[in-house]
Amino acid sequence: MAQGVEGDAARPPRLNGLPSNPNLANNAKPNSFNRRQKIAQQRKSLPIASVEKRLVQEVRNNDTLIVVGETGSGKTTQIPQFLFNAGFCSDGKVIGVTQPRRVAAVTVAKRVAEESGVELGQRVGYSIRFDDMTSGSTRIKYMTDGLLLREALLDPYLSRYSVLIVDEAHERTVHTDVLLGLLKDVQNKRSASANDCPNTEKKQLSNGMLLEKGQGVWSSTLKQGQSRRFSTLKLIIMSASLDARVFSEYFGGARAVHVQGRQFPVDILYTLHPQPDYLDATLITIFQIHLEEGPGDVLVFLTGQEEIESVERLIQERLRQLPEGNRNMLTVSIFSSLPSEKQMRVFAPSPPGFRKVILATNIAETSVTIPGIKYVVDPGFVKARSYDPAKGMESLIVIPTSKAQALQRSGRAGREGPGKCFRLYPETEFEKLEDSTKPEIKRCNLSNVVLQLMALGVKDVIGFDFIEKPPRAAIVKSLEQLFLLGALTEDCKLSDPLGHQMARLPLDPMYSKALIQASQFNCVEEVLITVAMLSVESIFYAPREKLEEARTAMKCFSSADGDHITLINVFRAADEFLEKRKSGQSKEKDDKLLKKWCKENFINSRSLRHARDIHRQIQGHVEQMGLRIASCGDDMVQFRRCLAASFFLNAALKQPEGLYRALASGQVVQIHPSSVLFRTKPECIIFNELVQTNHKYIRNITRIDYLWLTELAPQYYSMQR
DNA sequence: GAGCACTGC
Repeated sequence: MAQGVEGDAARPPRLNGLPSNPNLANNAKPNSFNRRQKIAQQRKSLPIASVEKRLVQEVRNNDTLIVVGETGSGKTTQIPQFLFNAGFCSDGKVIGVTQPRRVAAVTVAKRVAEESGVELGQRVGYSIRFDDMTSGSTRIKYMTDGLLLREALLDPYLSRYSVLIVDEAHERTVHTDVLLGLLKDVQNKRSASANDCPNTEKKQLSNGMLLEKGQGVWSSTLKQGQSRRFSTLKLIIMSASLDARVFSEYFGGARAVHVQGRQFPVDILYTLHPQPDYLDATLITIFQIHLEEGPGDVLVFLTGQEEIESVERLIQERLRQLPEGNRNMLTVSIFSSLPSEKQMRVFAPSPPGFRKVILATNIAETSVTIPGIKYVVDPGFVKARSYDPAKGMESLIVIPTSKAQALQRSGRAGREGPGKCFRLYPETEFEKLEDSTKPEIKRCNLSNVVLQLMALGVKDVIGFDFIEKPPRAAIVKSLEQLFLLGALTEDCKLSDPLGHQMARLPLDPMYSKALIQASQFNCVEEVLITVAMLSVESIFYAPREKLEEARTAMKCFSSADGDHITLINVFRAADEFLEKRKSGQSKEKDDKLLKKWCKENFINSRSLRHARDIHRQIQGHVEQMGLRIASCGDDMVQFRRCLAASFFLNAALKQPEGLYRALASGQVVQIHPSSVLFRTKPECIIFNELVQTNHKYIRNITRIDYLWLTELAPQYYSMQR
């Protein structure tokens, strides 16, 4: 039931026993009539179905509405359809729904298209980077939040949308937080314009770009000489967190409603005492479940790959000590850098009589839903990124989870039936946890956020109305960095054209700068490949059991000059391989071929494919900007000089004992073992990443000449010395 | 001698 949430956060009604999931009720392949009937039935059985009228009324009455809905409430699929049926898309307006993840945008759009009985891409569609399934007739559009942010750069009033729904807002990703600030502002401006008297229309007309780029509705109404004002923008913020207060307060006391979810009860068990060694406690718990509990798979949350691999080994060891009859346990792992075919193993049902134990990072908290989980083991830790603006350094540190995160984890045990969650700490410790995870915007490098906001016309980024302000020092550091890159002028405005060009490129500002600057060094082709490869997760894949083979494979691509040229070699080798093999076959066939090539060469095919997509997209931008895609050929000195000119803020000099001193911050760092320069250790280098894990590591490194720095970045290096 | 999770017209 939808209930008003007044002041205090409403506790949701407690979960009660539920009919089994109708999705699973029938495995027979129904004909299309039956299927449609079944879908209609399922829709009707969703908790949200009974409150359709009330919800629509709430949206009519309130410009901003907070919807708190638990897992399984159907809010994401149903509310947009309710609003469409209620006429919120009249005049050709669009209902936009943002998601933090690409897969979610795609799968939900597919589901809603099916429920609506329309072809995907027609009335219901999705749009994510590299994949647009929308058309002129799309009225319900699912998309990633980052994509909507990009859209705002072209259409600052988001004029095609009558309703924007921000889903999963409780996750508080950087994109969500920036979007909330932007939408609040757009909503105010549109409301102001809607209430304006007609003689202020001129002001809007003078914004030529906006009117030209607006969707059909606007141009046609303009031609007819009717209203030239913007309609108000309805905002719906959807969150699974029980506390609607933060969102409600941010939107001026916006009304919050609660929609009941559909989850099975999960028993939460705590330890009596704190566990000094949580890995040991994990191991004991896994075997306790295996030997004492009924059938059902186990999901274990660990902090990273290393931990997962070591727990997996320990389980195997201990399993061998069990009597044969008790060895019916299977372990599988999942973490993001694992190749997808290995990731798929977690979805395979366990063989009859076997219990599957899944060792996962927090990828299994939200991104991946594994069926069959009845038990969750939660040691209570997570590896989190944090950022130190003063040092310009990111670090990955293991910290306790938040209460919200612990709740999310335990929820994974109650998706198909009642479950159990074993928290490996006492209940008193749970009470001491932070309520929610620190929003990402407070712990990351903000250069890109600041650049985007300035491109959106925000003049005072420090004063910007964030839902939670990032540290002032982090914003100042970003402004400083953007100034040093030439994106900002002395009086802190976006420079023309450089700053605007940089903001248009979906790249780290430092990479955008490198790309634009590359034309002066005649190496746009090389830098284009480099920034695409630097923008993805690690390209090389070296499983522990085949480390030697992987190393040999990598040698074929290695350049003595460093990682950047090595990455170019990989990209070009893949390209040449495809050129030779394809002769105009389908994209699927190419993908398959590439995958095979990647496997043989110990390359992560997901990363390489991603890099190729980025390359294609950025190439389009580069052509649009009118840069000539020239190559420096064999003259890699040109290319390295270009890197020096672009990444001068990340230069380092060799110190005794193989260490390096980063020139900008003075920190002592070391070359990451994955670098091709790990053994060579040249005198002077530039790097792209500085991350603290067990040590302070720099990654993606190229050898340069120290004199290039004073020659190519005198504004910085004469100041320094 | 080593890699939490996402995302970008």
